[in-house]
Amino acid sequence: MENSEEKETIELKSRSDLNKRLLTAMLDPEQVIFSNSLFVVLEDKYPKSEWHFLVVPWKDIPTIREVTLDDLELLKMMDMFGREIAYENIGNNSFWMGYHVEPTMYRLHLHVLSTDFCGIGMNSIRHWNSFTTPFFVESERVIQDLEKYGRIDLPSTLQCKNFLATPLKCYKCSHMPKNVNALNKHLLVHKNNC
DNA sequence: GTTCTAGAAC
DNA sequence: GTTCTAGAAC
Repeated sequence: MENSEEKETIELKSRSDLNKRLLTAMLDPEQVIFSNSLFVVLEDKYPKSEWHFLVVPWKDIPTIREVTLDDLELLKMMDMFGREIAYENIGNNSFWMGYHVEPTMYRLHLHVLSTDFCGIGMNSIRHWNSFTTPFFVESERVIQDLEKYGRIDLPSTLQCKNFLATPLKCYKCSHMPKNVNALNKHLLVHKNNC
């Protein structure tokens, strides 16, 4: 008989190990770029773009799905500070800020990244689609939704799964690279033309 | 989140 | 033969 309880325990353990990694980084002065009483700013360990920061609140919120109206002010502060970091480092407005709807690390983190996607960590279809489909929900819209409706309109788990499996498509043009390698080469062309 | 790897795709 | 992807392991 399959021991699903045991399997679940293992999953929870590995899940908490993953969560600890982000918490460990938050507590390591060498990895922290900025911190205040509300959140910490880190550099993503496996950057997907040339610039890739994470704004991580101290409040233990698992994912964007668990965010409520009570968190609106916190999210606004994270958004404001993320914007500052981006202007300071990235400039030219060529950056995105937002959340993965179903991340693998269950501690809320706001991605702040330049839009070149030429980072060393950009090496799978999942990575690409996690930023270029509605799997990625922009910080601005999260705040707007909370202000207007008191809740955030998010894609379902099934929709998320489908978004991650979307065939590769460049978000800057209509090119559809046949694989990740071709995508990375294609992105370099855009980067050099900018 | 990444790394590893078996099997699919080329 | 090599490259690529998806899923398990971590």
